[in-house]
Amino acid sequence: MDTWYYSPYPEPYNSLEKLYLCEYCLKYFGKKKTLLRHSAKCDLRHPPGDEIYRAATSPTIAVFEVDGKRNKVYCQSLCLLSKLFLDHKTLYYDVDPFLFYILCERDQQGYHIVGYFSKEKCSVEGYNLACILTLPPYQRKGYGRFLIAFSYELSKKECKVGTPERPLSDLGQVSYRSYWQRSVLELLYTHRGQLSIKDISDRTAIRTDDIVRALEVLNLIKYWKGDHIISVTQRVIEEHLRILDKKKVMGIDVSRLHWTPYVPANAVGKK
DNA sequence: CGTGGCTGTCCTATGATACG
DNA sequence: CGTATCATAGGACAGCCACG
Repeated sequence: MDTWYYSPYPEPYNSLEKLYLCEYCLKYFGKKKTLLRHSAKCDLRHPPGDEIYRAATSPTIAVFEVDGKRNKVYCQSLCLLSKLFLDHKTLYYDVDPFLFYILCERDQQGYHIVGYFSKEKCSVEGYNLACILTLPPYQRKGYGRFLIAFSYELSKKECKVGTPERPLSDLGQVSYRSYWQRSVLELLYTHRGQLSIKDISDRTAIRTDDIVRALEVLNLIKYWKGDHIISVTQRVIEEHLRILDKKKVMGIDVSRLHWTPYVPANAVGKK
């Protein structure tokens, strides 16, 4: 796989022309033969951590939650790998305060990593996503959108609104904007436009200013005495959705998501 | 003759254990 | 519960052989 950006792999790996990664544990090697020997011994067939989501139908995808503290090496390797494809990522080694959500395709051999996003365990800024990546061979198939949708499903379970950490990459920018637009439009459609910005935020876990931005782009918003007013007819919503519906999206079956929000270690055991 | 696969030895990073 | 110490698994590397 060709890479896009520099990534600070430790010496001597950062000067090598080609790296060989174990697709399951993400360890990196300088030589093919070393990887081969490793593969013979490495019996990991899925990311370390808990499988919190498994799709019932094709594509057979699953999501694992990996704790940056409990699986430090894996998460560091993942960060280094993702830096190869992300321009201004800064996190590589200090993975303790983060959780990583790994999206996989499942087959007879095991779980193959497709992409991931990371999330702060405790974000004071209200971020529900720190870093997101779909690996190049899997891009443009709706996986990025799935990851974004997944991050909002987690926020809904936490009963919090969330937003991605800035700055967003170009790819992230596009994906998020389209996600916000579609989510808002679909919700307005099913409720015949009778919703306030706050109502939409409560139902989607999308932050209000992100909703406003999406509505602005769609030209569905007006200002009245300093307030935002949604101004739309059912026909206009249908028109927008008709354009969006040409693209198929991978839905999330919430009943197959088994997840409880992270509890900080110092809160465990207290009653 | 060069490449790929296998083996043995050295060394380092990792995880277990104990302790403050 | 966090940090220090220690044993050890497993990776690096070199050397060897088989094969085309």
